[in-house]
Amino acid sequence: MAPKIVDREEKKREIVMAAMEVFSEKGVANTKMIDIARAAGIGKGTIYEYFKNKDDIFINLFELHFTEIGNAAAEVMGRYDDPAEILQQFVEITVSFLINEDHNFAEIMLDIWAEGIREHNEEINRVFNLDAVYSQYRDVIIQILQDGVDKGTFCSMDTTFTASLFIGALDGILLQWLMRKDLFDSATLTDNFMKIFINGIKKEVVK
Amino acid sequence: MAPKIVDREEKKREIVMAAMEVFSEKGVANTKMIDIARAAGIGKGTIYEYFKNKDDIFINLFELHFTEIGNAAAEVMGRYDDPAEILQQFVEITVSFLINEDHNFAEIMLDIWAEGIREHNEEINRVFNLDAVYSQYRDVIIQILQDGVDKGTFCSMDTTFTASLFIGALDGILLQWLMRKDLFDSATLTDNFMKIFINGIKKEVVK
Amino acid sequence: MAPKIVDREEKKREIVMAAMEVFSEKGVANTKMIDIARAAGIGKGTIYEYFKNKDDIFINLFELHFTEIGNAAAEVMGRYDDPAEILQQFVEITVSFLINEDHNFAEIMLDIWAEGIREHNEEINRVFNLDAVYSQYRDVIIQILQDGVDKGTFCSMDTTFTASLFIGALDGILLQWLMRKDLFDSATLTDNFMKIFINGIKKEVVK
Amino acid sequence: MAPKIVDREEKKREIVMAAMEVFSEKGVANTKMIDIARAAGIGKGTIYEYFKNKDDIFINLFELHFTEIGNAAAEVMGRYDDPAEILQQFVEITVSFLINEDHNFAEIMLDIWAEGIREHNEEINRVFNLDAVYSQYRDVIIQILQDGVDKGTFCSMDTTFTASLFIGALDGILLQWLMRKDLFDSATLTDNFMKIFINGIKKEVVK
DNA sequence: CATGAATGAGATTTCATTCAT
DNA sequence: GATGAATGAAATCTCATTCAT
Repeated sequence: MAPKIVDREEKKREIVMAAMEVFSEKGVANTKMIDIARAAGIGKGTIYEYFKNKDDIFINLFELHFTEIGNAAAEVMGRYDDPAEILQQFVEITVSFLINEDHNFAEIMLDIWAEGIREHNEEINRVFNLDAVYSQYRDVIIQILQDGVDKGTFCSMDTTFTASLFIGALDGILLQWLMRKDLFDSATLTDNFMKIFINGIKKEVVK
Repeated sequence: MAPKIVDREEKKREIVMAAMEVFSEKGVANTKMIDIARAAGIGKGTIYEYFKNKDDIFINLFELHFTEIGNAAAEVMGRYDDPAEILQQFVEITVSFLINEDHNFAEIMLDIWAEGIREHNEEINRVFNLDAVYSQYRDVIIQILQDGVDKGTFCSMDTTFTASLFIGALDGILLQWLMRKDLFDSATLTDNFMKIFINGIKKEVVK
Repeated sequence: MAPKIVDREEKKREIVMAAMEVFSEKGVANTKMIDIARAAGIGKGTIYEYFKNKDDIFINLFELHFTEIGNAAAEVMGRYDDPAEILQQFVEITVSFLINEDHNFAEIMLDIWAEGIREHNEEINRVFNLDAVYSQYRDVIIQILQDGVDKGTFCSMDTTFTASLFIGALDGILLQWLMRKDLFDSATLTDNFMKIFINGIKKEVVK
Repeated sequence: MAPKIVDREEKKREIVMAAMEVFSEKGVANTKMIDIARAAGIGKGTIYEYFKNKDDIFINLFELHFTEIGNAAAEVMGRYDDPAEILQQFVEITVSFLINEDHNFAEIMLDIWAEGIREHNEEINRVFNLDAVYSQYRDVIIQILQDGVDKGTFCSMDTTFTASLFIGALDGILLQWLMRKDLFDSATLTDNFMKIFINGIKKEVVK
């Protein structure tokens, strides 16, 4: 009995991954159920055995991804002390997720954002809550920044704005990379991003 | 002999503006032709007198906006000398366009980006070319940065990456603002953005 | 005042001719009012100054043509005595009308026939009555054939069927010619058609 | 595992037959997809599972019919020796097909012809090629006529024209019959048609 | 009179979802 | 469970006709 449940979850995951593939290529709005079914190598009707509808797949994709990246971030960030180093870790994890490990996901981030800023029905808003996700991130970053300010590493600042800028800038540079993958590689991205950002907020030492 | 005289370009503009209103509220994919017709206060069929289909409206919206913002940027930026000041102008123009003057457009940027990173048919790619738009911006920024480096204001850097970061970060923070308009206002955005960015790339003076 | 009326009739004729041009190229069903307007070099609305609707144009075209060919036939056929010669004249007039003088009309005969065999509303049936036109022709041919039988030129026959065959065969060979105009010319058509038909019905002389 | 098994070809045939029914009543141009759906007893959307659009149905109807009549003709005509007898068989098969067995098809012939003489796009011209069909028929008839000439049964003639006349006259008399089914029956049609035509081309015996 | 911009009724077409097998 | 044929609601799109200028 137990293995049955594992199979079911595994199959859902397979379908979500297939959906992600198609979403990334055509965009969420232009993806038809038949496209997902074909990509998953299953029948159209079978999808409805595992998901209520297309929105449901999208929400699952959303949850799956942010759970994973959230877990990874929580785990890794806990291991460091220096605020600048923690931010660096955050950047590396994000970049690694979007560029290296989960290539297709990067391409649908925009669809997620686009959906995220609009009003939906109760059902979707409850689960698919981009604002909540970013609030969480922002709160973590705010704490790190405050820690840095307290420790005298960072200059005094509007931590809420700076946290938003950190997150926004990271997303934004990834967006640029999506459009022109040839302009720079992921190492350049991480290194230069951190250099400029940390430089921008660090306490100037008066000599 | 003389039938009603209509300024076709003006009418097209009216329809595009009405479309923008609806796009910003529902998203491009969820907007129906009838929604646009109602918003424009015209009949369903009338839209087809001016546009081939929804894509055509979208492309016109794209062109209209980037022509305007491009013109505004070119005009204002020509008036300054100091690289840091020019960047500041660029930020202010962009922020002012997206937040103050052209409120609805900001909400559609995500749809534009989302479409922009995907492959389309020849026809669409020729006109709706996000990559080309950003290339143009990037080249302008690269020159400004290089100018600053040459003048000793900015530290030596990978100007291509830094330009991409500048543009990406600006878009990214605007994105954050779209989701949570209460977290900071446009003045805070411009000031702090510039402070951190300029600080991040300026030549450190050894004393 | 009087010249006004002449102008009006002349303009109607112009529109009908323009319509015929387009009908022959695209088929009646696939012709749009705008096509006719463009072909006539007038505005779309102007057509409605002269015709109630598209059907009305079609009916006028029908009447115009069959009045003309009917007049021509009546006039010329009255000048001959010999039944075979009269039939020959009938063929020549028809061929000349469809092939030489009124080229476009031949191409829409099929649309006329196609419409002619179907039920329509009262209005159309009253004016656009293909059956009546053919009945008229048939009655004329029947009389000619009967005359020939009486005179001993033609063998005894079912004159109703033979008249139908004469008309049908003439239409049919013209149809073949429409599809392949290179296979034979109008002189060959007339000569051979008459030779075979007259041969087919003439009284065999026992020697 | 195994969903409903449907013979796609059989279903396509059913839809084509239903379409034929409606076409014959209203004409191809005046037939709506919903009419065909209702006639076939299926949903509007189901048609699109089997056909791309109305043209596609029309083309399939064309192919289906001419394949059938072609096969029937080839089969039966192979069984006779005497040229006059073979022509008689050809007439009987055609008449039987159009009048007796495939009643509805006769009514659509005009739409087929009307479309057949016009230019279409490559795609349609390739499949829906009336000219090719008639060329085939004509070549067969030419051979039969030549055979008769060689054997001394038929007089010397322009076989290409005569073949066209044979086919055209047969179509033409059927057209007449379509308009006035009361004027003669199919037996009269076949007998008299052959009598007159054969008489018209046979070698005159000098006594 | 002449016009063509505007219209909406009605056609075509798409596609998420259902459900019999 | 798995399937894909069937569906019709809802979208797109067309075009004959009207009517203000």
